[in-house]
Amino acid sequence: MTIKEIAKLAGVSTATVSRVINGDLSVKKDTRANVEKIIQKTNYWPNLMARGLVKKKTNIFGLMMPRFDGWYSQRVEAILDVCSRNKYGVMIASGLAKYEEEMENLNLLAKQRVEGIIYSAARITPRHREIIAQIIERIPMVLVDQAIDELNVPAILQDNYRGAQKAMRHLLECGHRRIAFIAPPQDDIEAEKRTAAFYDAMRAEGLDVPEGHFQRGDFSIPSGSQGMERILEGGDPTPTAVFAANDNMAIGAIDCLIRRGLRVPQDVSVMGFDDIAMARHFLPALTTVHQDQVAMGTQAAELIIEYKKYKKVRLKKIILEPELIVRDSVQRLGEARG
Amino acid sequence: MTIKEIAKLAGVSTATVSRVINGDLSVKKDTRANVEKIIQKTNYWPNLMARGLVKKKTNIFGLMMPRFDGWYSQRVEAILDVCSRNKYGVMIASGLAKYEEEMENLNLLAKQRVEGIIYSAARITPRHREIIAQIIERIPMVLVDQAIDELNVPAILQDNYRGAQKAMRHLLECGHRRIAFIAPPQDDIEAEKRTAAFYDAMRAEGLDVPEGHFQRGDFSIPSGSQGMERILEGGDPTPTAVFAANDNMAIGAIDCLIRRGLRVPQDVSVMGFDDIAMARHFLPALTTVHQDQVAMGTQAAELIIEYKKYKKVRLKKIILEPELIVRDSVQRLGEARG
DNA sequence: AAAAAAAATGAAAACGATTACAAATTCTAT
DNA sequence: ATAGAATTTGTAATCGTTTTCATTTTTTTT
Repeated sequence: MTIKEIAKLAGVSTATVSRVINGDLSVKKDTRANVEKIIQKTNYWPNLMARGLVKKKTNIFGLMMPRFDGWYSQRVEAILDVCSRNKYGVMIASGLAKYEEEMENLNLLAKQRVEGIIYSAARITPRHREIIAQIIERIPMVLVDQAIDELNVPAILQDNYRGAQKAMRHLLECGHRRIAFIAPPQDDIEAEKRTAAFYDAMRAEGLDVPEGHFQRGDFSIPSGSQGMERILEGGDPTPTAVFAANDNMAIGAIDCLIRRGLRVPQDVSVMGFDDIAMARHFLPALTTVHQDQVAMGTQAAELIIEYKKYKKVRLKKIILEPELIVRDSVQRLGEARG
Repeated sequence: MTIKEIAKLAGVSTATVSRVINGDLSVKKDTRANVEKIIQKTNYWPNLMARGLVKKKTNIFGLMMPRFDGWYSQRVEAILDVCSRNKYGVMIASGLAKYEEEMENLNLLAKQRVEGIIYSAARITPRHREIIAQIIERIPMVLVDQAIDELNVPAILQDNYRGAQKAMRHLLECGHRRIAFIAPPQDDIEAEKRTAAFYDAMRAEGLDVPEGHFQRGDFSIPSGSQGMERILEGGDPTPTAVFAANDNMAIGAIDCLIRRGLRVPQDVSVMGFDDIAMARHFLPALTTVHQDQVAMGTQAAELIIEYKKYKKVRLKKIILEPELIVRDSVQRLGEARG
């Protein structure tokens, strides 16, 4: 079924059919009705490639994610929702492990002529910057989770500093003074703000952090275990609380503590960050900092649609405020419940 | 940059440029070299819509998932991997809650002229069957997780009966005789085979299942808790083991047991199904049945690519064998370790 | 060196829509 | 009834490729 056949069946020109399809109001009422009836009957749907060719539109956005796991699922669905409501398809690519591949996949998206790219980035290296700079010359992009200030690309972030600050405030309010930190990977500039908040909070209380109480992790569960291991083995006094830079590492830390016969939270409190879906179901249920994934996804999609519509965007940086979620893995110091 | 401009720069016709791009070997060596140099220099990439229009190919597959959460993440990435290696883009849609929307989104994919659809289905209703029947007249499809025997659509499944059988065998071998079952939703025909395996195994041992020891769930964590609650409240003797039809419900069940002061696995053993990523990190680490998501994704993608290539497919039903994973949540009856 | 065969190239017609612009039709006001 | 305006419709060019077929160029054979 092509527009030509519809035109023939309706006894009009293709131009008229096209007008009907596109809701042009200069078509007489009964002509329109007739054409619509035939479109209905034949189950015709315009060829989007032909249309795209002349309109120079693919009606597809590209979505680049580090991976498509549970952590991003609500974000992906929010994006999907906004896009399809605006008649955009969503084509995906994933970053996988190595960023060589990530950049290759990003280029692939660009070559597919997507009209815009929503890019959730785990980290931004100089090589990333270079390739992104090239791409945004041709294709609008919005970054999520990271920002590149020297490039003019809008970004959706959460306030990592504020979030970690809230976490630390809670730990301190619960009376903890010996607090260890399992840190994010150093090259994640955004997450590294959690580190800053940790140190600032400790300093503000006049508390010293022994070297062994600061361990790097890579956001994975095993790295949380290892970090905890080293904290305990380092020869420093055992902390009363541990702040992990994300929930996975908090889970790893708890795993390690329990294996060594320590109780959480009675012996050691553990604070997470992210509020992954499992956090509330873990035992003990994780006290953590919540990120609004739906908001991030929705805003990212709306931002790029807004850009397509008006060729510019109101805000180039949207920073969302994370929220402290108090559950069971952090306990007031010295309390003996549980 | 269009093919015309390249042609002009190279001093040849667009036909020749097109031949170079498509690796046609009837182009003289130096002509080819020259054209390629210019393509390189100008960073030209052919317009895929124009190409698609004449070749009648979009080079895009549609991927329909119930949702994009952790459970499907490896499958999605495997699909993505195979597709991009074969120069296909992947456009996504999700089923969300209501299947009205699911079907609408499926139709949307079809209208976007994807060349094939990989459809991971949570359940198949008559309405699904109807719409799928329509779609496969025009677009090849492969189903994952479910099959529709009366329609000629290839499917990738795991052997749910065998998987549940393995789980039951393990429970029985551990000496359990009072085994309760938290069942899948009734309309999931595939998962319901786990129910069959449960009853068959019990019957084979001459064991009776009191009514209260069989509770329906909906695969969610809370429904697992509720099911467990009803099993304990039903007035029947407390089971020594519980088999949950998926890991989420197993986690819910454990949650419930612990809240009521029962220890897992010392007082009650819990068997899951799926082996979600968190299963190994949960406390106690979940004994469960593993599904190979990577294999499912890879095979699904390869199947549809094979179909595109040869217009037919070797196998129309691929059934993968799940594997029992023994961890800590199931214990030999009467053992007192832990 | 000419004829025949093979190889390389180009001209032009698709593919299926949209959209200026022109042409035809209908309506309004005299 | 008719000029002029307003409304509808159609013609044909266009988007950027690929591909058939004809033509030109090169190579081989005699």
